[in-house]
Amino acid sequence: MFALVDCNNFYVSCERVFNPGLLNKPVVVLSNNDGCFIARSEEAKAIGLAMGDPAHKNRELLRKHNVAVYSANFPLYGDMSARVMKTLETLAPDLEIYSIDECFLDLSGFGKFNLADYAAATRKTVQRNTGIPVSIGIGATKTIAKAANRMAKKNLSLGGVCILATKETARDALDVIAVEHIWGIGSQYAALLHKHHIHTAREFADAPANWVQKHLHITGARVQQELNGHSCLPLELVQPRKQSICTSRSFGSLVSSHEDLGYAIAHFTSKCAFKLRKENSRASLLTVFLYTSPFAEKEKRYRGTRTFALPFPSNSTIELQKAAQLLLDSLYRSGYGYKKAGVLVSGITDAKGPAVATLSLFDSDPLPQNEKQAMKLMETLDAVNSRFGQGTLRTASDNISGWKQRQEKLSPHYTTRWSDIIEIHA
DNA sequence: TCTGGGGTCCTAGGACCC
DNA sequence: TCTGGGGTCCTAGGACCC
Repeated sequence: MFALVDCNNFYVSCERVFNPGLLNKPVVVLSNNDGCFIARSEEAKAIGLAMGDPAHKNRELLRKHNVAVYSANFPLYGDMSARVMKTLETLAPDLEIYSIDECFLDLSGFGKFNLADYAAATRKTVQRNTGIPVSIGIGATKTIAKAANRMAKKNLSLGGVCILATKETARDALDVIAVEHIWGIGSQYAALLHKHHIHTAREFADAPANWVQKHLHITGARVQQELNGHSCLPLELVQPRKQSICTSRSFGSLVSSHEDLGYAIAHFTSKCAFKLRKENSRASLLTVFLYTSPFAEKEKRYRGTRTFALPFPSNSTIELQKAAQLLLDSLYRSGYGYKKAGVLVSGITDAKGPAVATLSLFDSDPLPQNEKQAMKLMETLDAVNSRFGQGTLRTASDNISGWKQRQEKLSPHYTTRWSDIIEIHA
């Protein structure tokens, strides 16, 4: 048995914790650059503001309904997420943090308890400890728990909890769930299924398995198995090492100069290097990409992507920045207004083992001479930034002045920045 | 004017090996 | 006329998730 705990309208709920005046009012949170809606309160959904829709196309609705609009404040949401997960850890023996606002709990052996009481108590505890409202779905597989969670959210009379513990209750529930709302069925597969007259989760569960395997491949076949109560997706207790780490941003306004792009790329690279070090990982491949806006006129578009194989896997900001600048030099075309750029590191290995050369046949071990020194330098850099704030100590090439993002409606960093808290009280 | 960011898995096809 | 069987690795592209 699995439970899925999902925070309601998570980013909006985070803003409401620190600003209770937002309760019962329409509230939205925007993506980076204040672009699209990425979270909406129930009141905002009722007005017709759609997930992922650009804010600038909805200005009239926002104004007419006096909607509270916030720029994304990810440090705040990340911190609130950690608080929710920490509370859940005290309530279940094993759990898998699935996303910033979702967590699977292992409820095997909970059969002798009253699941409804347990779920209700869990909701209450999370709300009391963190201020975040959650919904809970319970089922025999992760996919059924997901479906149950959806029903708990949609059907207000359920009080935020839906339990599909038996085969019969699960099958009845599948009758009222459309295929496009099943976890693992996206828009493409949903369109295909509708074309073949499969409209409900129940019809999908009952479809011929070989047809599903053929058209939706192994991942779709697993979804079907799961809907039928056969668990194929176990709880992932340890987070596997990431296979790739990416830092990319759209720019608030177009960036054209090689110099400014260089600053941005250096900044993204240092973020990637930091994430690698935090995971105790090293990367052997580094990719840089530059895009013009996909909404620009055809002749003004350019997309450049290029990958560099490092001689040794590394997590040193300095080593990675050197490679990134070489890539930028080869990718850069003058005369374009760039909208987005990014850095991706891959070929990731454990930082604790010896650094084995990526390409060279002979000089695999020992490490390059300055490696030890570089590691020490990075340790110091991380220590300084951890104490005084990210970006306090950085390379000269890492500079955000030329390509700022738009963040016009940013709430204070209530939980992660002293100066913001002092400001509120003053 | 203004359209996010960060991931994973799977398949197909082309290259190679014996 | 007739042309094997069993693999690996890499990349690009497409699907999905939040």
